[in-house]
Amino acid sequence: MRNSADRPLVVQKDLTVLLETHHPEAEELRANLSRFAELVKSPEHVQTYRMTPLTLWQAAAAGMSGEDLISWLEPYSKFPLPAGAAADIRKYVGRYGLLRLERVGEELLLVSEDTVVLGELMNYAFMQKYIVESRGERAVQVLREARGELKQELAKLGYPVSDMAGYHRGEALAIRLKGTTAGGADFRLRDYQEEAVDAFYRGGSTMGGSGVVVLPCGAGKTVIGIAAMAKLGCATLVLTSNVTSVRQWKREILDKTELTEEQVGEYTGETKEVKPVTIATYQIITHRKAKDEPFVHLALFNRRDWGLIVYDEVHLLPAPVFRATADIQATRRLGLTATLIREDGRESDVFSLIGPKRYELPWRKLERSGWIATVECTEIQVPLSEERRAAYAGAEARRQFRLAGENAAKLDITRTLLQKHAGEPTLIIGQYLEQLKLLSKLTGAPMISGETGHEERERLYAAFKAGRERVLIVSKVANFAVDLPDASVAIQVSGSFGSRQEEAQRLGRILRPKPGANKAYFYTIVSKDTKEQEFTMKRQLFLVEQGYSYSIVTVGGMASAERGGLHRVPSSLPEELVLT
DNA sequence: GAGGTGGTAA
DNA sequence: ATGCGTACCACCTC
Repeated sequence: MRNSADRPLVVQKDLTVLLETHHPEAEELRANLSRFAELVKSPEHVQTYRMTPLTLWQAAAAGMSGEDLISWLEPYSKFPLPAGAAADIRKYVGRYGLLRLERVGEELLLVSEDTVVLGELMNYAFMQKYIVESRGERAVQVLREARGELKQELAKLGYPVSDMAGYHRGEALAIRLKGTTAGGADFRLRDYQEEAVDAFYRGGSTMGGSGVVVLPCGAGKTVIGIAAMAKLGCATLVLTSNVTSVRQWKREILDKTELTEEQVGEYTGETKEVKPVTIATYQIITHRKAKDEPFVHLALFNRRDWGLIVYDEVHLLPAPVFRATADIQATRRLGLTATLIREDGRESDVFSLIGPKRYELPWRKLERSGWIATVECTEIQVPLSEERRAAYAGAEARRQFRLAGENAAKLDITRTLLQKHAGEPTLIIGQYLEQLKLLSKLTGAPMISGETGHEERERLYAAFKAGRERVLIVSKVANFAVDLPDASVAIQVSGSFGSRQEEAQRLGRILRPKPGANKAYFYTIVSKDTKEQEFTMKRQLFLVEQGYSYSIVTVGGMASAERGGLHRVPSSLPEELVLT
């Protein structure tokens, strides 16, 4: 038994967990912690994780018990677990599964072994509109059409419902994967893809067929969606974020399955086909003539007897699609995403309406098996010039962020980095068009923004892929463009506030496996001692939670540190960056 | 093909 | 614990 000084965790009463990052077992502990807690702070030596009701429900849905968590935390904790904390962990984990939805014949029942809780819930005013009639102490019949709404409401109240009411099969459709038949193309599911589909199909401790699969960029989420369709063998509606992605889904489906053009349809602004497999954008579903008018294309959900709905980029799911999804709870639902993060407080709706997280593949694990590149992340802190510092001090908070973002000193650093990585395909990614235009002028590299037409984009992508253009400067289009070619170096010159989503997305741009050492470089240039620096820390939390670490280099000084710091990739950043 | 509307990030 | 202008996309109408 290690003595308490060697133990790297402190569990606090408010369900936060502190992890000492220098502990030899820190990396392993982080991997486990991130299964039931989220990272909220990561300064140099100690990381703060937080268990929330939702992160604990996710753990419960994955089959962990409160006792499992407590007995895992205890031996690593410096101090005995505060009594309140242990009780809360048991309470929240135990909440999941306390209420179940079950179907008996045509009836939908809300069931609980805990008669006290069920009794209390029955007294809530909002419950009255869902109740058909009481079925003794342990069950109550509820309206079938309220299945989604009821789960949403109860989750908000702190009682997540385990939905065992099953699904309808939908219109049958034989979908055969190529490569599984003689003479097919050479295509096989990777092990983790198979596991993900399986986890979705079976479910954790609860009924499968609905839920979320979380996979890093480049791990083949589309393939998992396709394999899920094939496994269920039914008409499928795929919802995704933009038209390019619709095309990509269609291409992949035709490429990986034996479905024909006649069976796969696009439902977008241009083309409105409803075929056994239909791919649509979120936008078209949420479209309406005017604010107070109804959604024009909402009926797509009922245009066919879908047996499966795939929600690509499920973290982007817009409010009206939540509403529509609440009404189709008997249809199987698969959510796909790289980062299950929403900061608009609707995570619990994703949990209730799409389903619990069924499978998550940690990014670094995929890195170890070589499916994605190893990335060296460096944060370069650049001071503001004296003039800019003065303007900054006098500016309103809002203006300050932009002044820091557009810090002219970043231009020099960018040029230095381009020299350092001469010859390597490089993306420069930023937030402000003016800043990017200037960079384009200074470096001669072409720039792509929302204004750039599709033809021009494709021409530039092709030139970049062929190596005729070595550097591309991209605006926020990089957050959406699914066809942006992969690079081995990314330089982030500015970004939007504290978006963890965006940081992950941008890192994702250099993850495709590289020939040779399979290595990529991610730089983020930040104005020192500004608002931007704070937001940068927030941005990095998701990736640090995934086990990435950033070497911090200060330009003009020599200070160097490490954020994340659980695994150390020595920074290969040269001294020549010290530009003073 | 441009311009208007509405929706997204967080 | 964070922001309410900035950038972008898709749809529809003309």
